[in-house]
Amino acid sequence: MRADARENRARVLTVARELFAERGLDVPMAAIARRAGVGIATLYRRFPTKESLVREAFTEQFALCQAVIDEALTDPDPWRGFCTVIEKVCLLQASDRGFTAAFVAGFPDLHSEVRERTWHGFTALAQRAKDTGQLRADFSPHDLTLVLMANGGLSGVPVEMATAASKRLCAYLLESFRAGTDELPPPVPLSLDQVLR
Amino acid sequence: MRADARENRARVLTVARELFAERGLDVPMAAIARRAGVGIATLYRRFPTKESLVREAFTEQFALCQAVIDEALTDPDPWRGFCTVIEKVCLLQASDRGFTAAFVAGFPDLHSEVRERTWHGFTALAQRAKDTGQLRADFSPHDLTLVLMANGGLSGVPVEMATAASKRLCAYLLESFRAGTDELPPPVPLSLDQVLR
DNA sequence: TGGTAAGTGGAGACCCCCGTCCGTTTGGCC
DNA sequence: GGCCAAACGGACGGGGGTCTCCACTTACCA
Repeated sequence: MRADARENRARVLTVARELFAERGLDVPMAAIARRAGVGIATLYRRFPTKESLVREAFTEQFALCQAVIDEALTDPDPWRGFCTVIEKVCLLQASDRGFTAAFVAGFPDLHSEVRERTWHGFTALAQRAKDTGQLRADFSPHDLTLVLMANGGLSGVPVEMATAASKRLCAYLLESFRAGTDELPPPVPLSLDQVLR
Repeated sequence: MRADARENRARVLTVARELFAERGLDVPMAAIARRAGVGIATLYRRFPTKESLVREAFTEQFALCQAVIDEALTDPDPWRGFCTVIEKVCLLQASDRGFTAAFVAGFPDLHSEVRERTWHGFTALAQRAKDTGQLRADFSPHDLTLVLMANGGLSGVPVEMATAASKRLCAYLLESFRAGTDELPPPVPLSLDQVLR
């Protein structure tokens, strides 16, 4: 690949990440191209479809999620690890307006690679936190999806507000997750497959 | 208004409510017209703009919200009233995919009539529940908006799943709202004005 | 320094949606 | 039954989105 082409590609990706973060996934491709200082055709040469651009732009974020879970698994205190995961992932999601949409839009392809591992890791973490009696016994791993979806509902307001709201929501939820006693409705099997219709 | 016209209008409204509920607000006007068995022009004669159709279709739901709060205010147990409000409104929202969008889209006009009253009623209810010591002191009325936004994030999955998820989310949140002790991040002034950008 | 393949940009094809125009049909009163 | 305003429906204009085609430009190597 030629040098100028490589640089253009990188700039497009950067701009795409910025715009997706601040305005969501429905920014027109033309807007991305304009702000990156390239023509539309250039953009489409590097990313044959909008979906491919989205996926590429967010793989970094997904990897970050993975890293958060991996790191939490090394925490000697499972409950602290659990809280960290919820808080960090939610904050990641709240500070990037396109994140949730990219998550559900880009996931079908990242099937085996990230998804399985993330899910497995989180399930293990939750189990450990239950074993130490800090996480309530009726917590379901599906509740992670519940939290993610709920937290995703906070997008749409300006970012600072969304992150502040996310913090408060997480605090509320984590307080409930901590070994509570009251009866709860049954967990909803909100696996990602079902979220994707 | 002629008899057939009146009937057509009613059918359009019914169909619109159905479609908005199951597919969200972005169903094309043509789809509504087709399913109602009328031409597009007929639809536009009764509802000059899509927004007017949306508003008309959802006034019923908004009135229901108002009724829920009014009724809760008569409950001798403020905490029970508080819980009922949250649960019912969330369920209303979860069972209708267009509800949230209609809420933010149609509200600017319903300014004084419904909004002020709803907000005032809920604030009063929350204060009473605090006074009896059942609702945590650091609960903010803005947390209602937080709950609504979070709950709105659950839309997008099939309705039965969304309602089940909503129940579980509400149960978690209400458990936290009940006189807790842990420190919480400050409330976010998520008034509806700000949600509307 | 010149040739060439890789790179580029903008016009436009295609599609979907909102809202309008106008010729045709129909309900309901005399 | 006949008249006419009210009601109707489909074709169409306008706008905005994704993606393609093609004539032009430019980096890079011999």
